[in-house]
Amino acid sequence: MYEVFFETIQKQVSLTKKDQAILKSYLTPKKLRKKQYLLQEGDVCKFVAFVEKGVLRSYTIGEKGNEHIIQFAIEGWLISDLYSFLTAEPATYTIDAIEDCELLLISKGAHEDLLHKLPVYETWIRLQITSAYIALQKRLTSVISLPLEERYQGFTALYPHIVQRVPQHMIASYMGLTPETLSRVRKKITTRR
Amino acid sequence: MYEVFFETIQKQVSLTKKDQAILKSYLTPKKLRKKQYLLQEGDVCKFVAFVEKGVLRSYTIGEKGNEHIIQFAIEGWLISDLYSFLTAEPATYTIDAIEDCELLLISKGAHEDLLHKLPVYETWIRLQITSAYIALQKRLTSVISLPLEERYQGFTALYPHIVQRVPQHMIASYMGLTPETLSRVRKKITTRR
DNA sequence: AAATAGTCTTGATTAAAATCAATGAAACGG
DNA sequence: CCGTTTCATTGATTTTAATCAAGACTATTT
Repeated sequence: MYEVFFETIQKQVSLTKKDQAILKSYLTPKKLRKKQYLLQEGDVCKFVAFVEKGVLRSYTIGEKGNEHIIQFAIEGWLISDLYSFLTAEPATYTIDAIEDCELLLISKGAHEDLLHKLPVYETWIRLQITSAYIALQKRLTSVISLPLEERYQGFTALYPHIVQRVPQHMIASYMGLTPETLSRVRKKITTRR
Repeated sequence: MYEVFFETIQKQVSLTKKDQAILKSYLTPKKLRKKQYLLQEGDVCKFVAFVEKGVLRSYTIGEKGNEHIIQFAIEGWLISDLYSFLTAEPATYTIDAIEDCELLLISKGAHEDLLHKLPVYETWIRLQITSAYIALQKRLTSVISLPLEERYQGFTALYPHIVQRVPQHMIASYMGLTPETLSRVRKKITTRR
């Protein structure tokens, strides 16, 4: 249940046995069935979730009920409504499971304790957020500067595992397109070969 | 020359006199005239720049020479090509001054030393990146989910100081629009009152 | 196995934004 | 001060993507 977690962390910082024990004591395992909510818009987000297994998405819900996907998360990733988590304001995002999931939850209290007690935890979090920031900046760059086809190809090149596991209309939503438009973009790409 | 810097940091972490002296010893002041480059695409980014005074922008340059603005930075903000800074890969962004600027540069070596020597520095950096991440996520959300008018109004509400100091066509670029479209969006908003 | 919900594609039409082109106003440099 | 680059607006046209609508194919449920 904790394999992916410790493996992932140790790619960035090294943990003693003791560190591992402390960390583990702060984690709450949780299973989620496909389509179940982890967080609903309006609730306060009480945790950051580490994905041991499965796929989730976070999204906003527009006025006409249309969903806009902000993030996918697969094994080894963190997902949360970070703003709500840090400020205790109501969440603007909804998070649910695209496949059955196994998660490790880090509560607010756990997060704060760990930041103080475990310097490697702060370092790990810093590195995580840094790479999340860089990835987000690249995504934004491609949204405002690249034509649709390149944007889609960039996405598939970067996240082939997500493309395989997530329905296309969700990828369209992630890219800010309608499913019809994405379908046509794909057609254009494949017929050109 | 260092007032804004220490004031800004102390909003998030507290610094002893000694901390301040150490920090100061690692900073390199630099002045930049309007239109001068701080970083050019293709060069390796050797620093993170703190803005004591002035306005800068980072942007990518498309195939037809069209600029896409990724970020503005005013007093109290950091600006860099973080990916290039951390990996020493060639920068994908260009950074230049929109007004005359006074900057404090943190070199790669300084950054690494400070992370080790000064725990408050790591904490400050973590908090900085966290809020940058949250801001970026909000921006992305508005790009993929809000109609143009609301996007522009959201921007002006959030960054009134930037709107005042930066030409409109740059704001259009930041929003991923042509200047003509932004002009029409603005007209629509004002005539409606 | 049949029914149902979910998914992807395709076509026709409408709506939105980019592009092309021109003008006037403001800011800037010599 | 004048000439020049920069900037913002407006109109006409083209391009692009959204919307509306239908059909086929797949997986899931009963």
